[in-house]
Amino acid sequence: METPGISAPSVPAATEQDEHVRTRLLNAAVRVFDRKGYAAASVREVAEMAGVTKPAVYYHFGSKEGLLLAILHQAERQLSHTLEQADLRPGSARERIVALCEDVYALFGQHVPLARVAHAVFLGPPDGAPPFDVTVFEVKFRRSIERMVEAGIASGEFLPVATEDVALGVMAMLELCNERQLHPAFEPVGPGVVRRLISLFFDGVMNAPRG
Amino acid sequence: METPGISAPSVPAATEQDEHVRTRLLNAAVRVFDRKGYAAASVREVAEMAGVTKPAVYYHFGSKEGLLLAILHQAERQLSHTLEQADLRPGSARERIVALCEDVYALFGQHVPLARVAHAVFLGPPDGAPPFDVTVFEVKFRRSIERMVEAGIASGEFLPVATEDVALGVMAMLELCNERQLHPAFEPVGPGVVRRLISLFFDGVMNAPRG
DNA sequence: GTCTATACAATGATAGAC
DNA sequence: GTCTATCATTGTATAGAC
Repeated sequence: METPGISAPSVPAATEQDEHVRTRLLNAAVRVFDRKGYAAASVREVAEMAGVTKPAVYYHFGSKEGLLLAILHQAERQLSHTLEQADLRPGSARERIVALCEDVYALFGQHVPLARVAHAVFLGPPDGAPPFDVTVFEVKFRRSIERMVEAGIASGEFLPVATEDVALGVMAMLELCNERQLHPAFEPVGPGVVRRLISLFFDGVMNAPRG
Repeated sequence: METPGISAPSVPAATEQDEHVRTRLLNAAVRVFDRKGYAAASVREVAEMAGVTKPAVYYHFGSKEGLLLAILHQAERQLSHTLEQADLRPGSARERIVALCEDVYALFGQHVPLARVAHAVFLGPPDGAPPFDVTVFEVKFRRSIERMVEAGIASGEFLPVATEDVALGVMAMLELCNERQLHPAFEPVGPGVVRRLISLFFDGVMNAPRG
């Protein structure tokens, strides 16, 4: 499937087959941690799936923990990026909140194994994973929603309800959708569920007559 | 703290110190699985915390998996019991739904370590735990809510909205509250959150003027 | 029923050659 | 940077005494 261009040996092509070992190890670790869980996964299996041997893992990441931490930092960067983009979006408060949730939902859907690993660390046993502040994204996300809600209240778009409860309700809807998107035992929910559920929730918040 | 009654040696007192080995092992396993995670927990640690030795575990439960399955069946029985009670409760649809969610929330709060272990198995890696149909309770719970919603629609208490979406929204609120009750990184939410959040959600569903 | 002692496999991690 | 070979530890599970 590759276009065999004129050979340029001084510029090694970055094909998927010839990725850097670091990247191959990260991708393999996500797959193995996702299937076996971090504690039950073995460094040997990760190395084999990446096509290298065990010492390569310890050379690049120092330990099994270092491998997981690299994965988590990668996830954190992607989430923070999505969050920062949403803060700059124009539109009504309601539409901005829905759009942010749809963005996060889409991001999770594009990186299901990575999201599952991060989710497992977030909810997993305290002793099972290395210390990693998993609440930083939750706090950032809640603050973003709360700012949007406050703007909506100030503009008269929302009723003067409890800002914190509205943020929790929105997060609840998004988390439910993500859970059902990530967990293999659930039948997949349609693409419009996020918008539908949050709209259902908002129709008790909007300061406007129904219809 | 025990009342030293007249000695009755033929009836051994069921003090907490003198529980049956089976029960002590179950309680210890919940604590260890909760802290370390099922995969990382060792049978030796469970046995030591129960005050017995390793072979006692294999005598009573056959294997480490059998120990976990006994724990999960115990949790399943408690949840099914709460669900069956809620189906018989009288009152309006809205109040019955809120009461059911408060019951489940209280049940989780009374058995936090057990709930965390069950939650971890539910969301954990597919290869990490033995096969156990964790969706059975989720389906039962959703059907209960859906029946209540349909009754509310039929009686005119609710607007003719999508029953499935309402059930999902209610479950989302309950799950968020339970997550924050179970996860040590979250500051505890107050006792009225379940009712408050679900009420906030319902105020967009009720077929009645606001106020 | 519960113990001591042990079999046996697998793990995370390292040393040192190349 | 990546390999081969190896170490010390820990895991589940069992055999057999009592």
